[in-house]
Amino acid sequence: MPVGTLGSVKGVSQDVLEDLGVEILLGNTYHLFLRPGVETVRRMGGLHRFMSWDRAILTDSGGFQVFSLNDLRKVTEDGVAFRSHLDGSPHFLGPEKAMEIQIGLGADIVMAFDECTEYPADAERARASMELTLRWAARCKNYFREHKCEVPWAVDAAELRSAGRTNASAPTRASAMSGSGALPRLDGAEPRHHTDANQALFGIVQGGMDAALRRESALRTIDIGFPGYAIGGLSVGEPRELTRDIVLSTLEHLPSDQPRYLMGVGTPEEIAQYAQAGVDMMDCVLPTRAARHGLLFTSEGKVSIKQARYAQDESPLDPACECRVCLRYSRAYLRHLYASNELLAQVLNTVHNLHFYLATMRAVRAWIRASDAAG
RNA sequence: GCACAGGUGGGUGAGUGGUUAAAGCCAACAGACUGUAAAUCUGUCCCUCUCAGGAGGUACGGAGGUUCGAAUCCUCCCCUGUGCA
Repeated sequence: MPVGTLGSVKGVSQDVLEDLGVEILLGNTYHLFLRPGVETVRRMGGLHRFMSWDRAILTDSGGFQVFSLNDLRKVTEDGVAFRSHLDGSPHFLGPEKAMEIQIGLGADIVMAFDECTEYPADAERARASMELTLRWAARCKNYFREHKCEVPWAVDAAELRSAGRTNASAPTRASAMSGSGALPRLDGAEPRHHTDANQALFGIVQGGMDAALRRESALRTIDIGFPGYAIGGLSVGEPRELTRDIVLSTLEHLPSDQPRYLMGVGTPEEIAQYAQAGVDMMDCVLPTRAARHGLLFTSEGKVSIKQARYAQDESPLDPACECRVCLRYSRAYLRHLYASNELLAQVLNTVHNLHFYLATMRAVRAWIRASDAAG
C-alpha cells in the first residue's frame, strides 16, 4: 500500500496510481483530522470522493503519529492529549475519537487506535503499553460496531450535485446503499473498482521486542475479535534482524485465513520476505520518500541517482524494469532532473519506485501461487 | 582626468590588529531515509602527509612597509562600479 498520508501520494496523481495498478492506499487520521478536518471530508462526500479514488483506502488511526510527535503529547487512559505540529493548537485523540474520525473519512479499512511502543522499552513499559493498546482495542471495537458505515463511501451523489459541491449538506448513507455501492465520479467516468464490502476494523498487535509479549498481545487481540490483524510497533529504530524475528514469531499466532498486515515495512527485500512468510498487507513510506530523495530501488539494487557517476549514463535506470520511466528516460536525464531540482524528478522517481514495489509484490504472489500449486 | 565606492576561498558574502584555514548561504561531492511534522536531514568541501589525535605548506587584487602578530593599519601600483568632466 503506497502511503498517501494527506489524501495524496506525494508526487503522483490518482490516475497514475491507477495505471500503476495500485489497489489500496493508506491515509492518515491524525493528518486529515488536523487538515482539512473530518467535517470537510464528510461534506465533500468522504475521502474516496474528495480525493477521487474509487479503489480501497485504509486509514491509520494516528497511533503512530502520537508516537512520533513525542514531545507534543500526553498519554492517559482515555487517549492522548497533544498539540498540533501545524499551529500548536491542543487536540485529543482516543479510541472513540479515532473511530469517529475514520468512520467519517469513510475508509474501507480503519485501524484501531493503539500506542506504538517506542524502542527501546523495558519489560515493564512494553507490557503496560501493550495492555493499554488492548483496552483501547476493545473500546474501538465497541464504538465501531455501533457507528460504522455500511458502505464506505456513503454519499448521496445526487444530493451533492443538486446542492452544488460547496454547499452540500452532510452526506447520507441511503442512496449509496441502494445503488451499486460504487462511488459516482465527478468526471462521470465509470468507477474502475467496485466493492460493496462493509467498513472493516483491524486490531493491532503490540508487545515491544519480546516474543512472549507479542504472543500474548496477538492472542488477546484475537479474543477481542477483528476481521484482520496488524503487527504494529516495528520499524521504530530497532535492528532489522530483530524486526524480522518479531514479525516471524508474531505471525505464527495470527489466523492465516484473515488478513495479516505488517505496518510500516519495508525495503523491497523485506516485503518479499515477509509476503512469503505469510504477511498479506504492508505499507511503507520508503518507496515514495526515498524516490523524492533520489534513492531508487532496482533489480540491480539501490541506485542513488544523484551520484556524479550517472551524469552521462545513457542507460535506463533499471534495464529489467518496464515502468514508463525506465522505458523512456536515461539515468543521465534523471540525474539532471534531480540535480536541477525539477519537480519532474520527484514524479518520475516516485513512479519508478512504486512500480518496482508493486512488481516485487506481483512476483512474490506468482511465486506463492506456484509453490502452493506444487503442494 | 577628477570624485566617491569597492576588490575575501568554485559563486555569493560576513569579518576592519591576535580566540581566523577565515561565519552564513549556494554550488559540488558523499551518506541517511522503513504505520510521512521529510522536495528533508547529516557529513565533506585550499594543498600535502597522517600512528586519524593531528602535523606541515599556501591563502583575503599585486608589491613593499608598520607591528611580537596583518584579510584587517600605511605607501605605491593594478582592476571594477557609479557620478562629473
